[in-house]
Amino acid sequence: MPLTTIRERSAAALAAALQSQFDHTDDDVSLGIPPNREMGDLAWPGALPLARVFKKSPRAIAEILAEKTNWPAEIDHVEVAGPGFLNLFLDRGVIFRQLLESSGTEHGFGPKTIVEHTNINPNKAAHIGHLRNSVLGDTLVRCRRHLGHEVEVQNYIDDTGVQVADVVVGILYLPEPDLAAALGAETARRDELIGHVVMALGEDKVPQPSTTDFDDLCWEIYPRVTHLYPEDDDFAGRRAEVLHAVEAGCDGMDLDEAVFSLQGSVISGEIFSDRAIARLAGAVAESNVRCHLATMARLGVAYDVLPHESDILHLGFWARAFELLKEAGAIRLETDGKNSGCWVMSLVDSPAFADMDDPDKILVRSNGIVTYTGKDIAYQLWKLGLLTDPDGTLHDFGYQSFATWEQSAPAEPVRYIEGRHTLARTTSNRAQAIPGHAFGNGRTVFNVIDVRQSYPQKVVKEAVRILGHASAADRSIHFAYEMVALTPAAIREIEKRSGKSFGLSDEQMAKAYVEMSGRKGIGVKADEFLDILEATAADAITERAGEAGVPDDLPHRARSIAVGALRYLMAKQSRNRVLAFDFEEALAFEGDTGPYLQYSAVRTNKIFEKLRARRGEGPFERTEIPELVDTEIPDDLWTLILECGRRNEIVMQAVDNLEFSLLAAHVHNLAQLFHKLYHGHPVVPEDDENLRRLRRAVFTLFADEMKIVLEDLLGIPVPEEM
RNA sequence: GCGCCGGUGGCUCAAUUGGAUAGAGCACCUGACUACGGAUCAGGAGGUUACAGGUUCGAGUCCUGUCCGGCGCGCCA
Repeated sequence: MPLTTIRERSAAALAAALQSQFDHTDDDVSLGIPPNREMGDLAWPGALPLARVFKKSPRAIAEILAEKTNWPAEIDHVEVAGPGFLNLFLDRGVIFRQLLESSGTEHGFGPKTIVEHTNINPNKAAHIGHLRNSVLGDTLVRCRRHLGHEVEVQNYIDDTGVQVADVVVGILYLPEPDLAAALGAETARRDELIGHVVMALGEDKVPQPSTTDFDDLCWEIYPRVTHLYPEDDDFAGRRAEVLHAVEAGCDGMDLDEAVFSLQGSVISGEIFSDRAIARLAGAVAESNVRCHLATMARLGVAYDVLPHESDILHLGFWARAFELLKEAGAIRLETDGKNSGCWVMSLVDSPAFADMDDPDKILVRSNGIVTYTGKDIAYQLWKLGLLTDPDGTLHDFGYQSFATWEQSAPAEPVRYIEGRHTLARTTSNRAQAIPGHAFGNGRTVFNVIDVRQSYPQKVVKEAVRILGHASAADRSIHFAYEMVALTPAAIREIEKRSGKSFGLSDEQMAKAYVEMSGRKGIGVKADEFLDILEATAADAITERAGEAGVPDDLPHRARSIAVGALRYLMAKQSRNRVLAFDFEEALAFEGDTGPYLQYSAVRTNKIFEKLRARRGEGPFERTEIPELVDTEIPDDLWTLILECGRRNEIVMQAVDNLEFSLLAAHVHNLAQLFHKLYHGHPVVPEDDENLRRLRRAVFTLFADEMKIVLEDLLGIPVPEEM
């Protein structure tokens, strides 16, 4: 983009003038943007702090620099303003032509970045908290790809944890009436209920998203299980049994065989086979994963690889990491004290943990079982390409294709059909591979996980450092964001919709927000909310269509608006602020919302449509640039033009700070500038050919820019009409 | 107790990371084209940026302290 380079060149010229005029070296000269367009296009406040150094007034310093600096050709003139700001004015015609010339994106490929996001426990439906994770993660992926990085997207599947086990406990041991109620089944015979569950698992593919999928059944089962644990010791004991069976694995057992075995055990009263339990758990996890993929596909979110925890266990990732940690002297076996019998990593020398009471982190329990953090260290080392075997090769997974997918446009839904993109999953057989695909071994790794995971994330990062990989530790980045909670109004709304009560106290309902909890079943399911959004959008479209009637492509338009509203809502809020979810706010389509942005782009489509019909002219073509005569570009048009040129600067800033509210604010500003111009600068009725051409050119630039920022970067579709 | 994050008009949020007059949206009030769609626009009202000190040409932003709210600090995952 020309603007970034003009800024850099101007700054360099200024630094050179500082050197020649004042013998002053400053290698951090940078230009800002004045608060007001009349003040100029770029500004340098640097004369103010130099006043004392040079014993001259800041204005005098700025005057000299304005005069003596060898400004780039694109700078039209320079002014000194206020207490000593140096304001630069660009040559509008030159910049405008450069922007019209430049193509949208520039791709070169830098070192591989890994972004891990979504990571939903595969034991229940996704809720809106997970959407924040996926939207932020996916936006990061899009922005880094836009900046020319190769990005690999990982969605980690915790398929062997207690949470999956809990659902299996529910299926096998919940009292039959409870289970029947959770499943909404007629029968109360467990063998038939198991059959019911297996039917709901679905076929071996990513389903069409709905609110009656397998993950929705689990959403009902899971809270009933956790609710019963404290009340029934026998039942609670089943958890350890199931977990144990899951860890032992199913040894390749067929699902039908497992179901037959489980049902047989119910009828005969025998105990369940461990292998059958493990097989069922695997099927539960995988079915949930497919449901989650379907949910995220609605938002245009896709992945490259699904690393499975079971494969990390079976392929000895931890065992290898354990050896590396021992070799490096990073961990020690405690022989006495409260951690006796545990392998611990001492963090006492790490500044990040300086003021902790107990700076030791247990990685292996006294019973010999690795902790979650231990596994995570092994996984992180693999992601960074640092999990090496003794012979120097990388310790790796086996891989196979999980699905293939297609996307008709950058912000359209992902379709899991025969497609040219492959979604891989890890396997426990290292001999398996997908030709042409390699995973892991990234230079920079982003872990998108909410802020509550900060402590374990810090431990993982520190382990990488202690192993002697300081720079890799610096490139292990925890992309932390605050949780999504529910306003009391939202809680009441869900209770009303579902006819259930969460039984929250008056005290809890008096707070600003209530934390969601899959364990308690408190939450707004992602698919359910997307359905509500789409229905609301469809109503709005129908209402506005009036006599024209319902358009043929209503579902597509409604989906676009729903996705736009949701993704913008998630992107615009700064990440370290709790998102207190409120239906009324989330369903708003006017004001500072996604649809407002989309509408600005739709309006440009309409202009060009009418223009073609009445005057035979379409969007501005690059070949017309020579015909743009040197008419004065008025301030308001110029402001929009200039903002259109700031994309890369904003994207870089957003990526550096992991703060997409900056990008959201920028695109909102663009749309707002356009909407204001829209009324004062008509195109179709304008008879002055030069003026019309200028406006066509500006609005074409704007439309192209919106398409890139909304669709490519934010994943917000731009519909033809709405 | 220790640590991290937040506190900005009635409400929800921004603020180019130390720059010029603290900006948007919602809600409220007054208005707008028989020109490209009113999911829009023009205008009005609404602020001691929680509080108290400090740093400097300049502080919502940095430092110290206080108050309020949230989260984290497991041989859980």
